[in-house]
Amino acid sequence: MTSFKSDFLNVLSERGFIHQCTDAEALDTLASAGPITGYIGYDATASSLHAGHLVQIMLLYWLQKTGNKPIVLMGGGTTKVGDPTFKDTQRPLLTDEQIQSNMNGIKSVFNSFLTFGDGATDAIMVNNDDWLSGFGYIEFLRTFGTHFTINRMLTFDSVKLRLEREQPMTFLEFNYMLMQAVDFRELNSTYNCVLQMGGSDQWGNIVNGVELTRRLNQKAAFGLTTPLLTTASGAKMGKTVGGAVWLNADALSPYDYWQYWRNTEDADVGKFMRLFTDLPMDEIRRLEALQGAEINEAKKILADAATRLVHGEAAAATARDTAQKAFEQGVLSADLPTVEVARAELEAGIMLAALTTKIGLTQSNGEARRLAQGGGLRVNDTAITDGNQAVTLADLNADGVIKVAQGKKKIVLVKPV
RNA sequence: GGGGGAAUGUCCCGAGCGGCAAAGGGGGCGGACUGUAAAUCCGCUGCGUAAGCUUCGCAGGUUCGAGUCCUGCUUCCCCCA
Repeated sequence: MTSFKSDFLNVLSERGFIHQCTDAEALDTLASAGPITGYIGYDATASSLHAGHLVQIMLLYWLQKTGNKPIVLMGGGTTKVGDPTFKDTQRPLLTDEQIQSNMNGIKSVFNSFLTFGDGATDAIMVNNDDWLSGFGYIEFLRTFGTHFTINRMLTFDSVKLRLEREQPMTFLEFNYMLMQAVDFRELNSTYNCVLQMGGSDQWGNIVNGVELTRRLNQKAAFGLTTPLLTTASGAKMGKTVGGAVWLNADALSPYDYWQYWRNTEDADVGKFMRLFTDLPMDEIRRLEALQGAEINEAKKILADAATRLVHGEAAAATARDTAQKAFEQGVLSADLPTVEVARAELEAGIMLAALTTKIGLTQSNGEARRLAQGGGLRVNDTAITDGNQAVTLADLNADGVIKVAQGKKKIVLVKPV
């Protein structure tokens, strides 16, 4: 397990990406002999991917970095069915328009990680709707249905757990694993793709694809999954304050993204650097060994590197600079999240609670008042305990803005226009 | 087709003799302590400045008053056929 012949598996192994692999030795042999093609599928259930998908994206990143060809499979077809894996209830079905719009949102992220093109190791993006939607029902059943037994399908955790919990699973959802298997076989036929990767929850689905490909195409096919990621204190990765840690800049600003990584728990620093950055291993080993307050330096480097991969060098530098000024020097930076408010409103005086709700720090005036009472709201660094207090133009600071903070980490600048 | 059970605070689990804005958890948020960490302790967690308003699958009914009783409907689970 420690030493492979191929760069690809060596990197994945030492960085902690590998949870299960259908046949690591054979895959290693194949990968060391020349470029291989591998893929990961992403269903279009939201308009942006989030930090939970990041591990998988990094798999493709390293696949390409080590001289192989990545395929990004957009699940335009599979999303129409909905992956039932480890969900208790069926998700609402999305319309074709929603799916299309979500796919458009998701696509852009990959440009930051992968090089697309026509070259041997250039990444390509395909949509499984292209082949899945073309099948006739009888045709599909006769071609693929004969290779799956219900007996076996019922043993997969994705199905078994749902049944054990006495939750209904529709026939529609039950077919999802067949479609995913067909994807692999299709990519194998068309692009000579030999590897499917994914999260550990996808193991069952992946194995099905591997077997179908072997059976129908008589070619080698492999599956590899990543471990389920949690933080050291057991929380799921990728969820935080305002929801998910989105990768698209319009869903979550680079500054907030940087902050997410900056707030990593001590115990996770090394693990996260291995998984979510391209920092060299020596440096990671040095940084994760830092003790006490010094590890904060490592967290900044982690945040820099992670942000750089998604949003680029410039955005990462700005985010770091902004954070540094706000937290370490107590200086305001114009790059903090800024919300414009009509000058007239401030002139008349606006209730603090109403203001925080307006700028999105709180969801209702009541919530803002309670927050204020607990000392969680600050205007220009002064805690205001009365949410009814008015905020006016008189509160503008020297830079012509009002600094409103919820807690210590969420800061918004209010600018009159 | 017959019989039995279940749906609760727009995150989850989950109590709830007819007087309840509704127990208790988890999660989340805020405060204290720190290192923008973890752990711990404390507070908040339907809307409204307020009077008050709107919540317990849906629609009706009984009652001064219903999450709680009655009727119908929807969805789900279990048993029998």
